Amino acid sequence: MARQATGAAQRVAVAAETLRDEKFNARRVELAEAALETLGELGFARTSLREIAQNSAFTHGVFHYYFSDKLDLICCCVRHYKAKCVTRYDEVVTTARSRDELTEGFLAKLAATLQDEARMHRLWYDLRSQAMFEPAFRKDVLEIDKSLEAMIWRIATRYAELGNRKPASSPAALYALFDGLFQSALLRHLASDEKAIPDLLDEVRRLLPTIC
Amino acid sequence: MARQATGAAQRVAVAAETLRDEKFNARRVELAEAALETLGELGFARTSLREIAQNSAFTHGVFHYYFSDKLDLICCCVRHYKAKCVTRYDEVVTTARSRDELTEGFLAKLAATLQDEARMHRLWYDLRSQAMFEPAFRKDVLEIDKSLEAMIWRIATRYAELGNRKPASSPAALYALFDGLFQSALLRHLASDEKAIPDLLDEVRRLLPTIC
DNA sequence: CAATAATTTGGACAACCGTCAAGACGGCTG
DNA sequence: CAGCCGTCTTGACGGTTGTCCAAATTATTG
Repeated sequence: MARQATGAAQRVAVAAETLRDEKFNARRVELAEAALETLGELGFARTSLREIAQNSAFTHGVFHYYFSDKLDLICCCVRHYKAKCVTRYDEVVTTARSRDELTEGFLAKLAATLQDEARMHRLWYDLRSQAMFEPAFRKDVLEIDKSLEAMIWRIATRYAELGNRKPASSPAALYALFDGLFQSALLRHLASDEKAIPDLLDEVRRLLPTIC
Repeated sequence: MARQATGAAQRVAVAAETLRDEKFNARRVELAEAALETLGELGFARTSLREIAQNSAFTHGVFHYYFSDKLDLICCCVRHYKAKCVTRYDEVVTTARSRDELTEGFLAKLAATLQDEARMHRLWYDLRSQAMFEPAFRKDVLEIDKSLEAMIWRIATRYAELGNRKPASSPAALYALFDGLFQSALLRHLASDEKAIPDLLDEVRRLLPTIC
C-alpha cells in the first residue's frame, strides 16, 4: 500500500499515523496517571491490575489493551512520574537572588513535597528497590536517578554561585546525601513522627553552607 | 496446676518452659535463616512461603507452625539480619591504629560487603521501602536504621579521634550520606556496572578527610 | 511401656493473580 | 447504508497465593 501511494498521500498517511500514535500515547499516560494513584497507596507488590482498575474509571481490560504487560505499565508510570518530579525546584533556582532566598525557597518546597506527595515518593523508593531485583526496571530507574542528581546539582551550584564559591563535593555525593536524608525523613514522616520534617529542615539548613 | 505446685516444682516447671521457649526460638531463627536465602534472591514481593519451603529443607506447613503470619516471618528475618549486619566494621574500628589503617580496613570491608552480600543488602532496601507502606515493619526497620547510624558514627568518631578532631556533621547526616552512596553503588553493581565499586571507594576515600 | 504432648507433613480450600479472547460499541470511510 | 477499524467490556482460564487442618510422626512424660 505505502509503496504505491503518491508523495502527498504518503504524507497524509504518515500524519494520520503520528496523530493516532499521539492519541494512543496520551491514553497511556492517562491510564498511567490513574495507576499511580493506587500504586502510591498500596505499593508495587500489593497492587494488581484489577485493583488499579477498580480505583479508577477504567476496566482492567483497557490496561491490557494499552500495555503489553504489567511491567510495561509500571515502567510507563515511572517515566511519567519522572517528568513531574525533576523540575520541582527549578523555579526557585532561577528566581532566587540571594543565598537566603534560595535556602528558604528550597526548604519550603522540600517540606511541602514531603507533606503532600509522600505517597508518590514512597512509590519511587519502592520501585528503585525493585530495580535491584527486576532488570527490566533498571534502565528507567538509573536514568531517573541521574536526573535527580542533576536537579540537586543545579541547586547546589546556584547556591555556591550566589556566594561566589564552588560546591565542595561531587554531584554523586551530594545527591546521595540529600537522597539519604529525604528517604529517612519520609519514613519517619509516614510513621507519624511529627519531628521528621522540622529535623530534616534543620539538618539541611545546617548542611548547605558547609558543602558549598 | 501451677497454684498447687511447690516452690521447687514451680522452678522446675519454669525452667522447662524457658527451655522450650529457647528451643522454639532457635527453630524460628533456623527457619528465618532459610527464608532469607530465597528472600535475597527474589525480593519480598515475589517470595511465597511455598517457594521458601521448596528452596530449603522444610515443608511449607512448618513455617505456619512457627510463625503466625507471613509478616511475622519476615519481621523475624529482619531482626535476625540486623544482628549480623551491625557489627561488620567493629573489628576494623577497634584494631586500627592510624587513620590510613582505618580507612583501608573500612574500604576493604565495604567493597567485600558490596561484592559478597549484595543480595542481603538489596533485601534490606526492599524491606525498608516496604515499611513505608506496611506499618507492621516500621518499628523493626527504624530500629535497625538507628543501629546502622550508630555503626557509621562509631567509624567516624574513631577516624576523627585518630586525627585529634571531631566529626564535622551530625550522625544522621553522616549515615544518610553513606547509606545513599552505598544504595546507589549497590544498584549500579547489580546492574553489572563494573565501575560501581571502585567509584564508591574513590568517593569515600575523598570524603572521609573532609567530614572528620 | 503406655500415654500425652509437641512437632511435622502434605493436601484442601477459597481468593486472587496476570493473561487472554470473543464479542460489543461507536465513529469513520468508501 | 454497509463494512471496517480502533477501542473497550466482560467473563473465563490456569496457576499461585496464604491459610488452615486432620492425620502422621516424633519426643516427652508419667
